[in-house]
Amino acid sequence: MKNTIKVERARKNWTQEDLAREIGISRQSVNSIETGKFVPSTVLALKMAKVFGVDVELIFQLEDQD
Amino acid sequence: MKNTIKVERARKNWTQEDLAREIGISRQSVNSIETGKFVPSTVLALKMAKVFGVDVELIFQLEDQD
DNA sequence: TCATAATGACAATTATTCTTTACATTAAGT
DNA sequence: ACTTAATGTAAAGAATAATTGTCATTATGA
Repeated sequence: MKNTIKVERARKNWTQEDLAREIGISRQSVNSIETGKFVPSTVLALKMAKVFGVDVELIFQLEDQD
Repeated sequence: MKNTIKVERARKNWTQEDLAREIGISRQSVNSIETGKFVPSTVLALKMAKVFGVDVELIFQLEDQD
């Protein structure tokens, strides 16, 4: 799975710490999700979509091997 | 988090086993997700949205305590 | 009414997420 | 050039996801 979290953060001029605080997880977790180290829960995906004002499908896309 | 998986399955006249096969997980996992026993990964949410032909936000909704 | 299908639930196990703490590296601003 | 902010990485631990196997209960179709 790939994602565009960094792009959405740039649109809002937010740091990883800003996003972490907005959705209630640690800065390290945001980093691990953003860099593809782990696949977040759907709750986290929905929260990100909500604070960015977009659909989950815009931020996260399935890849062939998922 | 709540979901409308049962409604979408009914639209397609699918059993839990049918959905499980479509997205590549066990029937027991579909049951646990559908009954709210656990929160699926975003990969699973995207796959469900895809096979149902709807957005993730239609199937899964955040609740106040999420 | 009955047989079968579908669903709900549970236990044990493994894999993964997410946290916390900490440190290194890179980027940014002056 | 230097200081600080932001990001990347890692280890250890707790909690949860997802699997497999199984059984009970309910729903469905004939």
